[in-house]
Amino acid sequence: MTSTLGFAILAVLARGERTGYDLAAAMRTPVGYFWTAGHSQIHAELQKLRADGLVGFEAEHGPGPQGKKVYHLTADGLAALRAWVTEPPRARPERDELVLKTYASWLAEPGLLRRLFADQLAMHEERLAGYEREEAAFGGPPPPGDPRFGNYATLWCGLGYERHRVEWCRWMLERLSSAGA
Amino acid sequence: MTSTLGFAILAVLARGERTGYDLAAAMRTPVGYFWTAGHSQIHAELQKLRADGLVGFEAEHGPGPQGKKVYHLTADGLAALRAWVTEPPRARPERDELVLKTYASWLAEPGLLRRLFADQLAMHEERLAGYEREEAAFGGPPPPGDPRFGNYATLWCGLGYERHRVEWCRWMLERLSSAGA
DNA sequence: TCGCGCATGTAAACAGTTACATGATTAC
DNA sequence: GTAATCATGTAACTGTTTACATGCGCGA
Repeated sequence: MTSTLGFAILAVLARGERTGYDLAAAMRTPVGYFWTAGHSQIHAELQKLRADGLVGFEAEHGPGPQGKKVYHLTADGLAALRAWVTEPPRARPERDELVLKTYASWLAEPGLLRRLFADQLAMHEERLAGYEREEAAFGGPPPPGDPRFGNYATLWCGLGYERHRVEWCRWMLERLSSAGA
Repeated sequence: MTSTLGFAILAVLARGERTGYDLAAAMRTPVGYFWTAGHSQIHAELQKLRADGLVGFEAEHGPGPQGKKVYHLTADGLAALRAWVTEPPRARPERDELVLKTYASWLAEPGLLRRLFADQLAMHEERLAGYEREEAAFGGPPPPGDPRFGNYATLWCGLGYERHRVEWCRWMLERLSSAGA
């Protein structure tokens, strides 16, 4: 009954051992561009994963009242992760606040609405530019089987997503200006 | 302190009065393609909205032990909705289980992975075809200010999203087959 | 009269965010 | 010495899902 968060942790641990702190740092900015978690969530989940035997840790002397715990995948953890990867994702409901606002946008002042979409456009253009720089840093896609394939494939997804978002914001701005006022 | 769910309800109510049941039916399949809610959530939220004076209702005789309540926006509710529409959305963390799986896909059996993406591709192609039919049923975009503009603009977002998703799945399948079984 | 759709609600469980709480190590 | 970073954890709250609970109205 491991949660998706649990598998997110296993997925990071599959690339090398980490402390809870390292995991939290890795997941503050999205892992694979599309998953985040806070440190309090991670420490609690690590305890569950350990109870299920999917991870283990070496206690080390280190900072803080509890010292330092370096977590690693167990054989069971790796097997569970492998099995999970190819299972169909359970469809989560889509929820997007900007699109919901758009649904109600016929009520809004056009000027404020243009401002909203101009800001969103700028944000997505910036993210896109960042992703494009990252893409350039890879020299083409690594082969599947290479851990870096995971990074590249999720980056490609992020690129496509940001492009779609940029196009949509531009289309909205066109609609909103062509209709005057 | 109205939640996004609250505004989702107000956004639907802005198009006409509804019972809680109607709202739940409307939100089972995503409103504006990107928001869903269950009926238990909706009834609870309606009580809060009512306490805040953003909605009112007429009790009617009808089925069930409690009869039937037809909800409508109040003037305060409409004003709150109008103000909310153009405020910047608070950035929710991206979470996408399929992309997370992709991040860990270097561990997977290539055959099972191809199957996963083939299934996802089929699903997104089907959704895309449905959206394209809906788009054709509109004869071009309604003007902003028309409630149907909200429907059309969110549909356009859905179309772009599904196209991006289809492209990404196809790209993944190419990568996975070119690298041999 | 039997079953489905309409219609309302509560309760418990799970997921995620934010705030609280502690304290060692390291670099300036 | 003092501040930032490393490091762990708990508690309270909010949001979402799933299960429980009731019962009228209508059509076959």
